[in-house]
Amino acid sequence: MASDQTRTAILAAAERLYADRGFGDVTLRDIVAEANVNLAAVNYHFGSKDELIAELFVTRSIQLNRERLRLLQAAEEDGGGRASVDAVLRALVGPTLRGCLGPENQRSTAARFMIRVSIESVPPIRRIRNREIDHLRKFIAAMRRSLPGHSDVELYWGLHFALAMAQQTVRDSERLTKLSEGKCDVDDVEAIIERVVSVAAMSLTMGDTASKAPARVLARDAR
Amino acid sequence: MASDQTRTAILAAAERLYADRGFGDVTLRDIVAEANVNLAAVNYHFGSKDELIAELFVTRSIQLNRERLRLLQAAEEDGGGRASVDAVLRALVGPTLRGCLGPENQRSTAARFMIRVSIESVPPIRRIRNREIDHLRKFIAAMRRSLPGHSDVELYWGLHFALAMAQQTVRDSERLTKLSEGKCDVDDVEAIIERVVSVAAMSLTMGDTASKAPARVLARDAR
DNA sequence: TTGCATTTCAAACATTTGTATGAAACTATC
DNA sequence: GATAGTTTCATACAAATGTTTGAAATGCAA
Repeated sequence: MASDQTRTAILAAAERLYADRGFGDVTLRDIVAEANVNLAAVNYHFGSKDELIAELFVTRSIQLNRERLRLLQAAEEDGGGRASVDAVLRALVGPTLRGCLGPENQRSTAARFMIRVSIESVPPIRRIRNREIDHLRKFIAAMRRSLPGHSDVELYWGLHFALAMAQQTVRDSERLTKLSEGKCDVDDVEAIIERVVSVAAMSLTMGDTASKAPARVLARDAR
Repeated sequence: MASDQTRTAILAAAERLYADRGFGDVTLRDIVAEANVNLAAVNYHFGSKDELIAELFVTRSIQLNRERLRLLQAAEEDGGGRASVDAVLRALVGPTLRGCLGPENQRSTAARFMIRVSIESVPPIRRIRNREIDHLRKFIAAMRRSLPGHSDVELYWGLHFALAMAQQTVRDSERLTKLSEGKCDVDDVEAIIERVVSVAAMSLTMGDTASKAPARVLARDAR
């Protein structure tokens, strides 16, 4: 067993650079310079550049998923095996938002890296992404326990929209700030979480009246 | 004035290739091969590869924005200068969803190109994107007319969430299909539009009770 | 210390990339 | 039909990039 110094130095440097400058702009030579190691070290320790990126992303994804599940489990235990939809959704979107928003200078490298991931999707990451479906199913199951009467379709849409709002807020927080001239405070993370959760939950609990709307009413301006 | 044949052939070929294979995978040589023109033609007619991509995106963006504004105007005229929030939101998200979803084999190249844009953000496009804020302001203004009593902050969030749900649905329709095992029909575009619109509108009209929630209630599982 | 395995290093490699060049082909005007 | 302007073409260029190589250095056990 050898010293992992080089390995970890590369990982740290790569994450830092990707977080700051994006995937497109960072070359292996940038990474090894930042890490103060030899150019060949990346291929020696990781096999290829793509595998380095993949390892970085997998590590962070696992952390994120673990945190989500921890919150979910805690919420279900609190409720005696059944959590409120709000709590389930909060466990789903909370970690993402908490990790990726908030005062810019306080964001961890890991968080900034994950923001990059959500902005610039790159092949090795896209391949991994497709595996998170099993993870999401656990939240669908929890939602099913929360809202026994609901049809699965509604639950899927609710979860999808919750993730959509969270993701887009992370990804486009800058645009929202500009558009609202600062009136929307993207640094107040907990408020954003509640906002996303409440909208998503509302769409679910009102689901039977509203979101199943017949869709034909105003179809005329769709000509 | 010369024949634009080469120019348009390049544009068409590039859009087709980008739509099918993404930006990362398509080289100038691929494009000129597909267009049956010489390698130097791209630089001669467009200046650079980035300018070609930019022109492609600008063209499609203008079309999208024009369509959105047309629907908005029609809705406001119908309502005598004031449209319902639903109608405003429908004008905002309808064109995107209508263009980018629906039966896959019926999607235009333009639509598939715009999907790519939303998945793989690439520098020349990101630069242009920042200009669409003025366009969005027109929708905020219309929403202000629809809901005179509302605070601007709520309107911004409502618009942001509407776009978020639409965008993410386009971008991740495949994941939603997989997750729901086909139970969520991403081909029924009009139904999706109504779904997005109703959720966003609900978050706005109920805004004063729900989306301004104090956010502290369950903050304990956010430790 | 000797010997063996792991790790580091400088250098080179092999491609791929977008772009530039300068001559040839073409087009339209007088 | 000569000429000037435009467009096309084959080819070359230059730079960047991920990867490989083989030798040197290092660590470590016997």
